[in-house]
Amino acid sequence: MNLIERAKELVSLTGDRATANRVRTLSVLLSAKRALTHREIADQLLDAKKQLDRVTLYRILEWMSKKSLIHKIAGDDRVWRFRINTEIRAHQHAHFKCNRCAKVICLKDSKYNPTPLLPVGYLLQEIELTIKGVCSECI
Amino acid sequence: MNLIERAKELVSLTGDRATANRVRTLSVLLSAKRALTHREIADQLLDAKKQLDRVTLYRILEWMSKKSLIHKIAGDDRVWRFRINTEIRAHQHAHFKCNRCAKVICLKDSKYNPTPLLPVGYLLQEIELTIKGVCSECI
DNA sequence: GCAATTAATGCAACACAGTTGCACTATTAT
DNA sequence: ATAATAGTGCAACTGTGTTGCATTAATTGC
Repeated sequence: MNLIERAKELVSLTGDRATANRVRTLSVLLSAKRALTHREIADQLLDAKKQLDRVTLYRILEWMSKKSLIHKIAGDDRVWRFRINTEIRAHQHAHFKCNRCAKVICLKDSKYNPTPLLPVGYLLQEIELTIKGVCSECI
Repeated sequence: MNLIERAKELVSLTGDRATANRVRTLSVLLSAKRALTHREIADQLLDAKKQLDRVTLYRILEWMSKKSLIHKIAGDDRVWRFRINTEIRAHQHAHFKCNRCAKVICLKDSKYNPTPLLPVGYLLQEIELTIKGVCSECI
């Protein structure tokens, strides 16, 4: 089963329409080894026969986040990055951000077991751990 | 010793000029109980006799970050937040971000002792831990 | 003190990610 | 086939943050 077929299946599983744009976008993220910006995704979609509008891409990415196909990562360059959700990675957010090239990768196996001290009356919903440094390519 | 005097002293310690704008800005952050956005800081400076330009405020905040008087926190709403640096908080970044009102507070005593699994060849520089949830006022 | 240098400020214009409204098109349901 | 619904494209907009440059204020060296 190739990438496009797998993407198509994943999109279909949401119950919503499996449009070509959604499938193409998801297949890009499926093959990405790191979190991509909207820009980077758009660039990879450039070679396709029909160019898709940047707003449409924003909406597709937002839709995919809502459907938990992908997740967003907030960088400190004010740019969202998007990453495919795999079973392993889901809900265990640990990311590495390169201070030189700004690339973001997902760290699996980051065993952060928290119980951090929240003030009384506070509700914990999510823990986001970002390790910053320099990746091997930029060192 | 009042707030303004303390702010003035801290600014002077950097070796650079202790202008009224810098002192005023720092005193706002000194009395803040949470991380503030550029907007929020500007609002608090409104009542002063002479209004300062937003660009100037951006530059003051950038300068203060460089001088380690304050630190920046990247929110996922694409907005920087600024927080005073105290000895305790320096270099131990753990923040709580409310998912409703978007306020950010600094969590002290968050004993995260990491050694997270970075890929080989990666250099670790900083660990940023953000706990998301709902603060007591928004619950 | 007074000029010369240096740093800080204000203004205008810009960059860029992300959003909203609305018309248009394609898809699904009846 | 027609009506209802969902997705797309375009244009215009929002808001944060930045850059360039002229102006003003503060230091420095006489």
